[in-house]
Amino acid sequence: MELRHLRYFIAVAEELHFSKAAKRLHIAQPPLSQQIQQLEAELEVKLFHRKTKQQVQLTEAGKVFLQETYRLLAQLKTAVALTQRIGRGQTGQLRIGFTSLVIYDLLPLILREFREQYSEVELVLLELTTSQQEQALKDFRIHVGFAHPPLEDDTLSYKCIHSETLVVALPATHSLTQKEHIRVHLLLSEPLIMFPRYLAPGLYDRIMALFQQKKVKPNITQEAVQMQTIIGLVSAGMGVAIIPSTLQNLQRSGVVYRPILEEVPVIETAVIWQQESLTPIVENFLQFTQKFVL
Amino acid sequence: MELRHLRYFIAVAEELHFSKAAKRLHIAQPPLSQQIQQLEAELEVKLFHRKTKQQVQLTEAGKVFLQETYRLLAQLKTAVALTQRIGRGQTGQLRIGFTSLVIYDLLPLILREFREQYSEVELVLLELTTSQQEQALKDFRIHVGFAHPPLEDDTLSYKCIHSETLVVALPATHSLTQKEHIRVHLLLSEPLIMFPRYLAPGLYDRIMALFQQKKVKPNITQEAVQMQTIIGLVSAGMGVAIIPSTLQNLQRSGVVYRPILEEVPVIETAVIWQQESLTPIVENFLQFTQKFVL
DNA sequence: TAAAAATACTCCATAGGTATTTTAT
DNA sequence: ATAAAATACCTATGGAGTATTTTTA
Repeated sequence: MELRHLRYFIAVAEELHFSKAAKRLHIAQPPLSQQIQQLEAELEVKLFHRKTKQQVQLTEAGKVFLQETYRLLAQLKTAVALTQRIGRGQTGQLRIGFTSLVIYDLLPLILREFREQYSEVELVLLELTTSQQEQALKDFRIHVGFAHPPLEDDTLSYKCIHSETLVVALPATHSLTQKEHIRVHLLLSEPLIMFPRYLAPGLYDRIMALFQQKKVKPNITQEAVQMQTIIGLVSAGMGVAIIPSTLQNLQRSGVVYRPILEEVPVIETAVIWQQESLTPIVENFLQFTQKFVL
Repeated sequence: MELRHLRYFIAVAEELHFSKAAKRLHIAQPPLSQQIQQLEAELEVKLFHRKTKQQVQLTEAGKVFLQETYRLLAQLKTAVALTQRIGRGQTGQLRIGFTSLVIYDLLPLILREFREQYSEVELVLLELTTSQQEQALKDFRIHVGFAHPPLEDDTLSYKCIHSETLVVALPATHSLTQKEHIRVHLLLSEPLIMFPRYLAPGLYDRIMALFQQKKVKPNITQEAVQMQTIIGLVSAGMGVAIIPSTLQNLQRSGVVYRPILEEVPVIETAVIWQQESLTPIVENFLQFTQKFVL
C-alpha cells in the first residue's frame, strides 16, 4: 500500500464517481479503477458497493476507512510541518550558557528580541563561567554560550560580539571623584570590593594584574556574589570597586564611575559554540546575535 | 511522498547505516540513498547528518520525524485492521427487530451464542410486530428481523427457521385436563385469556379463525400484554388460553398444556432482511441463524 | 587500504494512458 | 442512446539494479 492509494481512495469516496475523481486527480479513469482495486485486494475488503456500474457507494468498512484515512493524512501533514519547523530552527529547545557579566545588559537584550522572532523556541538558561561553558558545550549540555576569551579549548568556535573596558566605582562622597581619570595606584589605600574569584576567574585575575604591574597588592575588604551588591556596598561608602564598564548601566545614587588612566585590559564577550554540532536552531541564533555586534 | 519513503526512512534511522538498511529492505544501497534524498528534498529538511560518509546520524528534525513516522505507520496498521474487521462483519452494530413471540425461546438462544462468536458486534434490539419490522427494514432502522410470515412486502427476503403449532393452556384443576386432546368448541364456554391484537395481529387473527370456522365467537374475558402474565392468569384459574407451543417452556405449576385436536395453523418464525443492503455483519448473522433451523 | 555513501548509467516493473467492452439508465 | 465502470493492451516514468567514484577512518 502507498499513500497514492489513500489519496485516490479519498477522491473516489468524496466524488462517489470514478470518472470525476480521476479528473480531479489529473489521471485517466481506468488507472484509478485499478488502484482502487489494488487497495481493496490488499485490504481484502470491499470499500465501495458496485452493484451497478452507475452508482458508486461506500460500504460500512469504506466509511470507516475514509475517516481513518482523513486522520492519517492530516497527521502526516502536521508531522511534516513539525519536522520542517524543527529543521528550520523555528521550534525546539536552545540551551544557553552565560556568565554573570552578560546578565546585566547584553543577554536580556538579545533574548527579548530572539523570543519575539522565534516564539516557539524554548530557551533554557544556565549561568556558567567561561571554562564551565566550554566543558558544557563538549558535553552537549548547552548549545551556545556567552563567555569571555581567551578560550582554553581551541576546537570551539567563537565570535566576539561586544568588548568593554574596566572602570572604577566610587562612593559619590569620595575625594577621588574630583578627578576625571583614576590612576590605579591611588586605589591601593582604598578598601576594594570584589567578587569571589570562582565566579569569573579571568576577569578577577585581570583586575588583580592591574595592581601586580606595580608589584603591590590591593586591599580587598569585601566580597559579594552579585554585581548589584558590590555597587550597593560602594554606594554605602564601604569601599571602591573595579568593574566592567557596561555595569555603569546599574545607575545607583551615591555611586560615581570614573575611567582608569592606565592601559587597561579589554573585556570581550563572545558567543561560543561547537561547529560540528551546528543545528538549525543554533545557526539561527548565531546569525541573530550578529545584529548586536557594535 | 509515498509510504515507501517512510518505511525506508525508518530502516535507515534504525540501522544508521544505508547498506545494512538496504539489505534489511531487500533492495540495493543506491536506490535507498536516492529515496532518502527524495524525501529530504520534499521535506526541505535534512533528516540525517552526513558530514562523513561513514557515520550516519539523525538530525533533531530526523528524530522527531522518526517518532511521527512510527505513530503514522502504527495508525495505518490499526486503521487497516479496523476496516478489515468491519469488512468481515466482526465488528460494528447490528440492529435486530423481533416479535414478542421469539423473546421467550428462540431469540435468547441465538443471541447468546452469536455474542460469544462475535463479541465485538454491538447488538441493538427492537421489539416490533411483523409489519413494523418490514417497514423498519425499508427505512434501514433495523438490519434483520425475526418475524412471522406471511409478509406483506414481497421485495424482502426471508428464511423460516422455526415453526410451531398452537396449544391450549389449562388450569391444572380444570376438568378438560382429563383429555389428551382438546376440541376447540369445548373452549367456547370457557373464559379465554388473550393478548391485545396490536401485539401480534397475525397470531391473534389465526387464533380467532379457529373459532370462526365454527361460526362462533370466543368469550374473551381478559387481555394481558405479557405471555407470562397470560400463563399466570391461567394458573390462577381465571380462564384458558391458546398459545404457540414453544411457550410451553414457560413451566409454571398449576398450568397444563394440551394439544388441539383439530387442524391448527402453523406459526412460522423467519429471519427477514433486505437482500440489497446485505452487509458482511448481516451476512454473518444470517449464516449463523442457519444453525438454529430444526 | 577498506568500507561506506554518493554518482552515473541501465533496465524493467508498473503507474498511467488509449481503445474497447460491458452494463445499466 | 448515453453514461459510467471494467477490461485489455500499450507506453513511459521512475524505482531498483550494476558499476564506479568519492571520501574517510
